[in-house]
Amino acid sequence: MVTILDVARLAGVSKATVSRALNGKVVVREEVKARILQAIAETGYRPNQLARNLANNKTNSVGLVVTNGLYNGPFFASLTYHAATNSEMHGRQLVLADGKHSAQEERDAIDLLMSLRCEAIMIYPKYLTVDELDTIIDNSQTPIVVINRELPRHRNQCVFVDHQQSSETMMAHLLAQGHTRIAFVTGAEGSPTGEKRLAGYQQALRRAGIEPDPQLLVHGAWSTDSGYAAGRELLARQVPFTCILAGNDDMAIGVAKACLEAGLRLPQDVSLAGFDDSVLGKYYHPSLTTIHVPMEAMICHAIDTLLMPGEHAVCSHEGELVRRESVAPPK
Amino acid sequence: MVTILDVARLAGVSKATVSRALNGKVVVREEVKARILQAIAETGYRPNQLARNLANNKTNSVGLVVTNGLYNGPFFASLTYHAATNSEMHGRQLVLADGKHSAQEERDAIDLLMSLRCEAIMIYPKYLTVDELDTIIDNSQTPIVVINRELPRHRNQCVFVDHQQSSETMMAHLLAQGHTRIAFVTGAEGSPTGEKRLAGYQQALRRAGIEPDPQLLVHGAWSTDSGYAAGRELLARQVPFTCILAGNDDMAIGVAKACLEAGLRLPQDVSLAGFDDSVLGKYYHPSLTTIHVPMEAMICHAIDTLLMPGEHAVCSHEGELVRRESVAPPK
DNA sequence: CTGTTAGCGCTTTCAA
DNA sequence: TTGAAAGCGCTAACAG
Repeated sequence: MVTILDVARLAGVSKATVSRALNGKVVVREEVKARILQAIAETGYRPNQLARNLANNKTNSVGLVVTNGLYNGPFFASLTYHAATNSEMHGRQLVLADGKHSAQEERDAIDLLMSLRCEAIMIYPKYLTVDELDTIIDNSQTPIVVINRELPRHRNQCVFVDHQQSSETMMAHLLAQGHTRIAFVTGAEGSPTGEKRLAGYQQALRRAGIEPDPQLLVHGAWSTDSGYAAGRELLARQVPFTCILAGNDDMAIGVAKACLEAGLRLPQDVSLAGFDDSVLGKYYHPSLTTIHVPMEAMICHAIDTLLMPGEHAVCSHEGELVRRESVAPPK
Repeated sequence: MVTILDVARLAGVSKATVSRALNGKVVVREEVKARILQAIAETGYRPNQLARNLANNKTNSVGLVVTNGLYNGPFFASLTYHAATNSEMHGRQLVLADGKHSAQEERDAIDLLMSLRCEAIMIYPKYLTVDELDTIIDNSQTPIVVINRELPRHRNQCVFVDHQQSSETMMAHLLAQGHTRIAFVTGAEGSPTGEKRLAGYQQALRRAGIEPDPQLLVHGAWSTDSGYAAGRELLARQVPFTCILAGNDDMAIGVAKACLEAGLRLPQDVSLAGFDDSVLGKYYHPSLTTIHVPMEAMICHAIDTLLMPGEHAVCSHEGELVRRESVAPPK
């Protein structure tokens, strides 16, 4: 391995001068600089970022903790994509750490990123509770921001969308179309996001003077497969409904498959809607009415919060209704 | 920041002993060890991986270079997912670097990962040519493996699937169903993957005694949008065909939209197939016949190659035909 | 403008 | 089994 010392010797200068020539903070005589560049070219020298980072005590990297289970699916793609792109825009590398299957492992992932001395850490939690996250943030020396979870005690360390509000917006649209028998497919058990969406559904129903019918509630687990199973279960119950709202787009697509197999036409026989505005839904036939989650804005916000000084007031983002073909008035 | 020295002092031992207690390579008296652990707990000490890496001259990380343009889409998700999961299985962190929009930027991304002293680097190239990749590998001190590109000169530094063979397999299926007028939607211009799939299409046709009709060739760019546009263009040509093979599933979904809008039914009026076995296609209605690309096996293979010693013979993987509902015999 | 001299926090000989 | 000391490769005062 060729080091800065080799370059220095070859160029007939000191390590410090090579360092200065490379970092450009201090002026180095042109002629000397040329000699150094020449030596670098000859030796094929490549600065050791590790040593540099240690000397500077900073790494130019930001960490992202996500959980395995979220990895597949378009949602993860969008999250990682924007995280990577935005990090690079700030000149930082993105380091991934898997939260695996438990709160402890999510904690370990954070710890790991801290040992790596990431400048900042983003976490899209799955198992850690709000209390646990609060504690972690309290004890953390490095900036942390939590994505998709509201932390009342740490308004500046979280960005999220108001899922209940989004759900109510969606329901308002569905009710306005004339639907009253609306089924709901829940997300995975214990998911705050799922609970908020369900709460919005029930809230909107009650506000419209309709008591939620337990017969119209089926349980899913976010995946398309689970949506398909939920759809079949709902149909098997033989209760009347004119519309199905699924906890996310993936499940909505699964539900659609179940409906189509049962000979139902979308949206003539049954309307269908989801959440997340995934690519899937956009090109599905019929295209899927959904709620757009502003992932890019959220990540952008998160990274700005982490890397830029000062206050960043709004931590709550709004979901936006995307009307498409899968919802029509009931017959 | 609390360092190993703070812990040592508090425990009344030397830095070296703390280090040994932590790394477990050398035996430390139990009683002393307990005191050290105690001190660590009290101080909240967290080893600095940076310093550790520098001292050991290794980082326990593997780098992945992918290009921005590939980021969105389920393909990227699958790639990153398996890369991250497999890296972690080998106890390594995954570091992402964006190849951006040019060969030079892909090169820069590799350089960056090298400066970071990643133990190994995976690259899913978009702009770099085989020659350029060969050169990079020749000059590289750190292990590199190229994904989805065949490098005849570096059979042990590449993993790929035989796209032409896959395409021929797909065509054999289509022809066997009785289709003879089969349209093809190409991938983005200049993409080796796209070219291989096109070559397979033409090859299979000729072998069946059918001269490829330029009227049945339309150009796409991998995205669903481009597939939609290609579909519309094809329909506008008013030439007869009974089947469309798209360069990937995303485009196939776009093509489907164009067909459905034109009042065509799938697969009764026109059969449709793609490549990649994306989630999209699996739950589309009708579900999409496609070629499964063994991403997991490839990444697994790539990481094994990088991290384990010894030979890993096969670098070529086989795509697998997935028959589903979107292909039926012509009327 | 440039060289010298200390570190950054940890690991690892080499002695004891 | 443990401590002292010498690095890992680079940056950053401090002189000159």
